Amino acid sequence: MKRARKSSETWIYDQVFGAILEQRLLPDTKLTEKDLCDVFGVSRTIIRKVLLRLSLDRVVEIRPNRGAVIAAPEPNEVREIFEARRLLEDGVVAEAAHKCRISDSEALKDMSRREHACIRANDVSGAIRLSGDFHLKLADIAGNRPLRELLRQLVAQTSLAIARYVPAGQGMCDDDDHDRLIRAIAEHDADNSRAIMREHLMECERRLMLETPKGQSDLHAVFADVMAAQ
Amino acid sequence: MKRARKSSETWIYDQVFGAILEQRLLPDTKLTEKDLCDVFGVSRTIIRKVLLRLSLDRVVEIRPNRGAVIAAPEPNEVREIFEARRLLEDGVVAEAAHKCRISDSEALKDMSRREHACIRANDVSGAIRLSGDFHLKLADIAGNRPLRELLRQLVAQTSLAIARYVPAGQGMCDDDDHDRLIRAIAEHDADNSRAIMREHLMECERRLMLETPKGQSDLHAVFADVMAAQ
DNA sequence: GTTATTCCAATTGTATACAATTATATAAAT
DNA sequence: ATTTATATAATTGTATACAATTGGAATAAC
Repeated sequence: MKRARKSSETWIYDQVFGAILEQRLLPDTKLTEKDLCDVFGVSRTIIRKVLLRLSLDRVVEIRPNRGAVIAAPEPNEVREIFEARRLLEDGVVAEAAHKCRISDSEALKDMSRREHACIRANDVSGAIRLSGDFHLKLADIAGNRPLRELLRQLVAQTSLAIARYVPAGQGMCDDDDHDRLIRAIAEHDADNSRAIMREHLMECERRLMLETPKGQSDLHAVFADVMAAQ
Repeated sequence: MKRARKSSETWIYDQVFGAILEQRLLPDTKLTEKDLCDVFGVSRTIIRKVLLRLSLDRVVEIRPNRGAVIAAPEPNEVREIFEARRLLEDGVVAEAAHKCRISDSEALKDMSRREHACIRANDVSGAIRLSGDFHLKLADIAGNRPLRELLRQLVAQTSLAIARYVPAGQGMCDDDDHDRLIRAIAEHDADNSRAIMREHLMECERRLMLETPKGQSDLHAVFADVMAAQ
């Protein structure tokens, strides 16, 4: 807790962002400024800066005069998130395949290993965080900062989308997409890497039940048949 | 000045962002909080929020305890900006070619027309702003918010790059890339659109003299020959 | 019993006061 | 004369005070 190396603002930002990534903070959770002040022992000035940054990442929604909540992306937003990821990561993975060094592929293998371990141990938070880190590592290898930064936001938003649209306990898919991707990248096979990445992301999106959001339901839809029977 | 519809914060943000787009604010310009407070008639609270947002857009750099300045992207950053744009806009323009309606292509034509008019009138600010708006309009047609938001940042950063790396008076290139792009998009020819866009961005990057940044020069390089003659 | 209305507590938005840091000008030392 | 040291002014960082807004409870009206 005594990390004076980073500014307290950055540290708190990382804590909240990390909690969102790991789904310890779920969509629609209210983020009262006072509570955060108490938790982290700083003034509202710092907390408000953190909330502003998170809102620009679109993982927190600031409703004027009504406070901040963890974002709950709508189905159409989720589709845009995945569309953006497909486009972005298509290029990222191709570039990564070009530039990948031995140390990079070793790092990727290690991350995949740890991810599988988390899944076997039923550690959802760890697994989802490592999965996100894996994709970000590819952007690191590709070496483009603006793209990496957008991907970082999209990964976090994906975490929120999964939290909202995947039935509990069904989010853990121990596929070998990442491992196949590592192999293709290590062989500098850009085309194959892109194909695997594309299929991986589409499969991930398919798992979402975008028709049935968790939070509040559409009352018209819920009672449509009852009213029709009347 | 009496725009109460938007929050003052958003309005001021737009003003500064716009001034950067139009190169009325040049790289390395100091943004003293007090001065901005006086100019816009608000407290430092608001100004600091604006500066934070601009810094997250990477058009302003906040140096801890040393204040904010307009960003002056380094050559390697500029290369990343254009690399990101090529990847992003390649996908954006293809999607735009798919979805483009008559009203869209008409809007594009109008923007191009006004851009040519600015160039003929030697209105650099107007021309560069309309050129950026043109690219953003394509993202609007493609209809993906995350991608559009990143492009918005990259367009502004491009403006800073041009300000820093293009000799004054040489930045006005009255090519017909945009017009050719409009034709390809209106015909829903995604492949051709991508090719034109790619070439357009590469040509734009080529015009930059990334070897000779304006701001402060490398004194060793400047006086190398004088010292060698000694 | 349900719907409006009023008031109060809680929360957020903005300005400002104070502390910490940096930049500049002046004076002292070599 | 140049450099170093010191004091002072200017600027930024953080906390807090106050104003504005919202949400909810209690009360009143129908």
